[in-house]
This record gives sequence, C-alpha cells and structure tokens, in this order.
Amino acid sequence: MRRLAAALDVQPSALYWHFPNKQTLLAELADRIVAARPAGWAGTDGLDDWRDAVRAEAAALRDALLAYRDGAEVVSSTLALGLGSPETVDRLARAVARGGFDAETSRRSATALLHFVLGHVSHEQQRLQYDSLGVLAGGESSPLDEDDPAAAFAFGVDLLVGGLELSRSRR
Amino acid sequence: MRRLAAALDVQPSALYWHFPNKQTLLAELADRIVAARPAGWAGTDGLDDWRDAVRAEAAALRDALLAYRDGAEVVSSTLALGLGSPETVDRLARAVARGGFDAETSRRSATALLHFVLGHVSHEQQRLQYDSLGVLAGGESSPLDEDDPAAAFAFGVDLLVGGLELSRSRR
DNA sequence: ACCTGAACACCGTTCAAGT
DNA sequence: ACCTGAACACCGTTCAAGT
Repeated sequence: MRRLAAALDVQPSALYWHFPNKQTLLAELADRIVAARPAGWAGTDGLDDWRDAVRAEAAALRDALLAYRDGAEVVSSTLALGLGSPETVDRLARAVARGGFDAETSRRSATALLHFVLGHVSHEQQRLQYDSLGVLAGGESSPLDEDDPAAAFAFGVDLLVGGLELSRSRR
Repeated sequence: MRRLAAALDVQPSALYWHFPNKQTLLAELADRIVAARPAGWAGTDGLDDWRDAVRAEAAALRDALLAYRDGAEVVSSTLALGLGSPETVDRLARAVARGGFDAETSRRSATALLHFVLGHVSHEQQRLQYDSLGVLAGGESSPLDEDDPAAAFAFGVDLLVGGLELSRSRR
C-alpha cells in the first residue's frame, strides 16, 4: 500500500478512501489479471474437441497469471476470500462440459484443474521471485523444479483431462 | 518470530542465534509437518494396487498438512525455496512407480499430484483462517468451495490417477 | 555458548483535519 | 469529494554488549 501510494504521489492513507482494505484492492487486481487472457481466447470457441478446449483454457489461465508478479497468489487469495468474480472457474467448467459431462462433474473438475493451475504457477512464481532476490544463492533447486515448466504444466493438465476421458469411457 | 520468542520467554533476537532467518526456521517446521503422516502410513506398503497406494499417500499428505495451521503454505514455500527434504515428492513418485511407470513419468506425476494437493489444501486452510478471523462476515462463499472438502480432494486425486491409468492402457 | 537491549527499516490501517 | 499528517500497533533482522 505504501509503495503503491508513493507511485501515485499520494499518502498511503489516501488509498483508504477508495478501498476499504488491501484485500479488496487485490481482488480488483485479481479480476483484471484473469480477465486479460493473452492467447487462445478467440480460438477456444472454435475448437471442436473438448479436450483441446480444456487445455487451451488452462494454458491461457497460466499465461494470464504469469503476466503479473505474484499473479497466482493474488488470484488464489482472492478466490479463497470469496471476493472476485466466479468467471475463472465457470469458463473452465464450460470447457469441460463440452465433453458431455454433467454440471456437477464439470464444476468439480474445473475446481481440481484450478487448484492444480494455482499450485503449479504459484510455485513457478515463487521461484522466479526468490532467485531474482538472490535468495537461492547456493544454486539449490527444488525437487519440484522442471527444466521446462510449460511442459510440466501441460503434463499435469493432460493427466486431469485423461482422468475425465477415462471416467467417460466407463459410463 | 516475535510471537514465537514470547512463547519461549526470550527476546526475538535470541532466535537468530539458532536460525539464520525465518524461512530456514519454517523449513525445519515443514520437514516435521510432512514427516508426521498421521494415518495410512504402515498400511501403504501393504497395498497391492498402485492406485490405492497413490490415493493413500495423497490423503495422508493432506491430513498432515491440515494438522497444522498454514501447513500447506509453509510446506509449499519451503519447497519453492529448495529447502527441506525431497522426501515428500519421492514418496509420491514411489507410489506411482508401482504401477510400472518409468522414473521420469513417476516424478512428473508426483509433481503434478503435489501441486494439486498444495493448491487444494492451501485453499482449504486460507478459508479456515479467514472465517476464524471473521473476515467472511457476509457469508460470501468462494466458487471453489465444496460442502465436502475431503470428497472434492479425492475427486481430484482420482482424476490424476485416472489419467495415469489411461496413459498406461495406451502403451 | 547463548541471550539481552536497543535500534533500523519496514508494514497495514485509522482518523481528525484540511481543501 | 478527496487527500494530508500524524499516529497506532505491528513486522523481520542486526549487532554490540552482556554472562
């Protein structure tokens, strides 16, 4: 809040006329972060395979989160507080629903997908911030690190999509 | 740090003789949190089905994280910093490997599982803390909320396990 | 070897007062 | 309507000095 105020050339207390507190301000940010999906947006509606639609939605969400420092943390704390719009989970659920799954299954799958996405990108961004701060001096690497984060992300999404596929073939 | 020091009846600065900083102290905590798996420990080795082994490992990890306030956040920040032991991801990978998957697939799957677990439990615990603080006064609920968190967790794990199963049947 | 005391450089938030 | 000034109640961390 103090740094934002300085950037706006006002006193920190000025912010509290516009927002009741920091979390409410962050919720506004979170909505804009997820609303600005950089790629795959227009293409998503044209995909005839529901699996590709889910993959595209997940990838676009990752890109949107990565575009802002601490994007994943801001979005996930906002989600946890019940602030922010339900659009993110709704869009994922709609992509899943194209596979012919019922509303409940779609919503649960979207939730699982979102938890994976937020967990994955959170980790990615924490690492980015830590070594930009030079905290990881010893060159120590997390057991969760991948040389190709995008591929590791896609692997996880594919696993979840595969699970849905299997559950469908069993009906 | 200040509250911990007070609980130990020492000055905050005394802690810095024992630990270089807060994160190192939290890393020690994180190792103990995941080392203390409450249930399913002994039983895990006796399970002949790799899918049950993975499910049991994931459930035990969730229980361990839930047993401490902010457990998921402490563990995930420690993992991101490359501190703490790689035991958590190793044990998940070993459970997956019982399905006959190669080492690389097992490790990647374990990573995806762990990201899901941390994402899910993080959300659970943030909610717990928020409404114990009375922040969620309006009764607002997150679009990620489930009436049965354990079932939602199991659903996500099953999706990931199912994805692995499908990839195996395709070989 | 282990801890205290005092300080440094921060936080988010409140609230009377200004314009 | 919008902002300042000053304060409150916090943080993690450092470091000389004590025992």
